Amino acid sequence: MSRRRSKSSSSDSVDSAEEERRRDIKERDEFSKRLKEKDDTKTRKVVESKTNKRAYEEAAKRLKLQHDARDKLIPKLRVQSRREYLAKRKEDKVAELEADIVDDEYLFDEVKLTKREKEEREHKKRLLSIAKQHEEARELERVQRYHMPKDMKTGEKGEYVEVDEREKQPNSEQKKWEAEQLQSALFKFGSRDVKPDEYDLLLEDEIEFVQVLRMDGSKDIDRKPEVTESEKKKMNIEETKKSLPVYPFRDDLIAAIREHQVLIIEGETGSGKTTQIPQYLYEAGFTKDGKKIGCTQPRRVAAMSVSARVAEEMGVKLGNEVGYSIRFEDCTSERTVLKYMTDGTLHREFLSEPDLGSYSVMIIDEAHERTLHTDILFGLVKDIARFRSDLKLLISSATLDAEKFSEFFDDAPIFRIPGRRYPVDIYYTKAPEADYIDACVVSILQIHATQPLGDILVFLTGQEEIETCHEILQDRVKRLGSKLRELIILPIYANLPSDMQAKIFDPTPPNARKVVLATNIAETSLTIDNIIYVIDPGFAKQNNFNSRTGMETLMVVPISKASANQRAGRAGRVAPGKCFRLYTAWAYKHELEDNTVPEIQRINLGNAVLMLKALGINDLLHFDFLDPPPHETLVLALEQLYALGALNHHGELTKMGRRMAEFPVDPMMAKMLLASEKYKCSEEIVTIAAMLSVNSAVFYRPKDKIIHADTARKNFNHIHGDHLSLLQVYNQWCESDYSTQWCYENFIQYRSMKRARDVREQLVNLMQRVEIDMVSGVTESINIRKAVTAGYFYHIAKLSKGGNYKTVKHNQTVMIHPNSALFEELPRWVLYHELVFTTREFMRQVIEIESKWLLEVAPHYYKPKELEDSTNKKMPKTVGRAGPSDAH
DNA sequence: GAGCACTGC
Repeated sequence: MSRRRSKSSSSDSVDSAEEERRRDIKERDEFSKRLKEKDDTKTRKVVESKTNKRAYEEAAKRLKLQHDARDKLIPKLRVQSRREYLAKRKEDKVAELEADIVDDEYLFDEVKLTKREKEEREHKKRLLSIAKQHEEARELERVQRYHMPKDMKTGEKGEYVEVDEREKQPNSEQKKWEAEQLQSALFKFGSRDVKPDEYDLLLEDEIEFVQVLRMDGSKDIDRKPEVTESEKKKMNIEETKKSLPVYPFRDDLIAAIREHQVLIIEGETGSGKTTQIPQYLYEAGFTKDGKKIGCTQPRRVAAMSVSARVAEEMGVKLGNEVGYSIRFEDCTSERTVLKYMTDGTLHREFLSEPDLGSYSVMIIDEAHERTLHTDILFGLVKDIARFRSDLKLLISSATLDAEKFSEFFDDAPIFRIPGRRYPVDIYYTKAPEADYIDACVVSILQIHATQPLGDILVFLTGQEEIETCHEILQDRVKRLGSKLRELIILPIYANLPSDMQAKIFDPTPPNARKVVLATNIAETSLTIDNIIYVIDPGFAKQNNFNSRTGMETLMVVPISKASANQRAGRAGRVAPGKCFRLYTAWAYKHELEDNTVPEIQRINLGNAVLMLKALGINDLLHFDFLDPPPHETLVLALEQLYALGALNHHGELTKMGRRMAEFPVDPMMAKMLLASEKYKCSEEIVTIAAMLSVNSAVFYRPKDKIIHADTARKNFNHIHGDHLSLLQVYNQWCESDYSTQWCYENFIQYRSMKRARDVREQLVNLMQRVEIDMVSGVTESINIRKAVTAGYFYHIAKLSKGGNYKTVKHNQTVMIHPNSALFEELPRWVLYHELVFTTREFMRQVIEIESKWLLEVAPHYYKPKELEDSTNKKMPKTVGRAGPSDAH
């Protein structure tokens, strides 16, 4: 390990430091060579390992339709108190936002802000003003509720009519005001107290929508579609292929690809581009020289299902000529010529094959989604194309973005392929809705009462909102009794157990209507058939990383226009549809951004930067990004890598850094894994790393058994902190022989544990790959905690006089998360896994450490003086330890 | 005393 003494000033030590650097670089290159040799000798066979099987089953579960009996839905629970809670939370959020802006302006007013920071502040201000408008609107609650016209029809192909234009008609304001007054007067006398079986209940609460535009489909709905569903089933594969919109373009497309090295393909969903283009290329001989055609997808399920379809069309066994490669599962062989993979997998492949030498064509599909991986791939493939003139690049995207991609790839030509979609009518509300949950419920009932059969999809921001909406809706439906047809309410979000997720795919019984309450998962990740109506409140939860404080925030923000249109498009997959937006046309036009901020500008880039360094890209600040990440985020990542010893003082990758890059984890975690050998606890640390990777989704808290769940959780609490609690959970699950029953009894999410097991297996393999021995045998937790500290010495907080914690690096006030085992302990020094801002600044996953360890594991980073304890007294609050900890 | 959108390696 190379450690530079900061005091070295004599020429002797300068020389020896220089010598050490050269030696390290030499060792690093030898190490890389060994890795390469390992890769070359490894023969890839089509085998289904145990891990593969588990991963496959999990994914298959999601794909398959399940026909379990429908459970009776969540019991009605404290509806009123929850709504009050939500209202309060909203108020709190607004107050916080306000305080945030004041703080920001106070703290950084003198500082020269970057353009981005200014934008961020402006953005916050705008959010605040929107929130306040909503608050004001709420005071007039019910006032702006109108009636949905009974005869609301699809309407003609509409020109764009501004709502405010309509309001300019004579007396419209006056009439509106009168109508509102009348409404509110009616309400006061009104039917809140009316018996449930009054049909008026429905009408009283209605929202008026205005249709402003129609999103054109590409299907001619007046004529009968050329191919009906039942006819389709009868068609053989060849005929189906010929019926796809991409088919007539086959020859032109091949010619264009031959002529240009980079081609942007603009094609809507349903054009068949993902399945057909690789086959065309194969038939045209692009794989004749022993090279492959690669195609990346942002999602695992897509890579699997598309490759399965293509294998079927080509009449080959999946994994032979056609295969896929995703994490935990490589289903390819030496015969594979068409390879589908996730974008992250290709990103990883760059480490062992930086020139993509085995590919003749690389297709980056769904580029408009702008995932972190595709964004980095853009820069990498653009670079490769310069010296590999035989490599063809296809960038495939939905509409709108194609020009931007073309520009980035030196004005590459754009090839347009039509899609197959039905038109969707877009409706807006006339006035902003204060409480969009309530507005959703009202809209659902309106649609149910007045519109022809067809399923409804509602976009909400999270589990909590979905549960609230579900309860309110169910309650209302119950009160309406048999006045209406059956309404089947189904929630869907990523953390919902898979068997409950599968229910959304059950066919709707005749004469009933299904309403699916979904998070953003339904925007791209899964497709539900027979959706005719979409309700879009216009919000989503978004993660943001602040590199100034190293903190993540998850907050509800307005969606972008692109996202709104994606949501609307979900209504037009099987028939002409309707989308009800719970915001005004004016808000759509003036308040929504055109595009969602790409991921690369919103997240911590530690791992991505290390990876690029490992690929030999030294000048990251000038890397060719389609949209560059904030300068500060890159600087922070580089700083951390230097502190972790992954980069030397020349900014070059060290041997340590080269090893760290092999792990698909954050650099701090990679460092922790590597340090574990020294502290004789690699088995334990690998488990901890795997458990930390499954994103705090280990403990399950069903609403009706919160007390039991919390008691169960406390039984795992370890006296020295959460990392060790997680270790206990995993080890006990292991002892139960990976039992589902055990998980159920202990309120542990089985799916998360299964995932942790997969991750662990992968990490163990990688440890061997980077030549680290798996050692174990520590009896107490000190060594384990020291190993964690060796990776996370950046994340230290110290208890200050007021009973608050301050981070050592930023002197920022933070708290231990109430779910932590150390919540009531308050040790003097703690190490945290992550800092998140929800309602306050919280440290999540915390362990107790001793300050002297910091000098041991990071002497280059800490000075003894910083770590002196001025008071040696214990803090007064350590009266008793919470719960039966220290079980092991 | 909180309350974790969604992917991916």
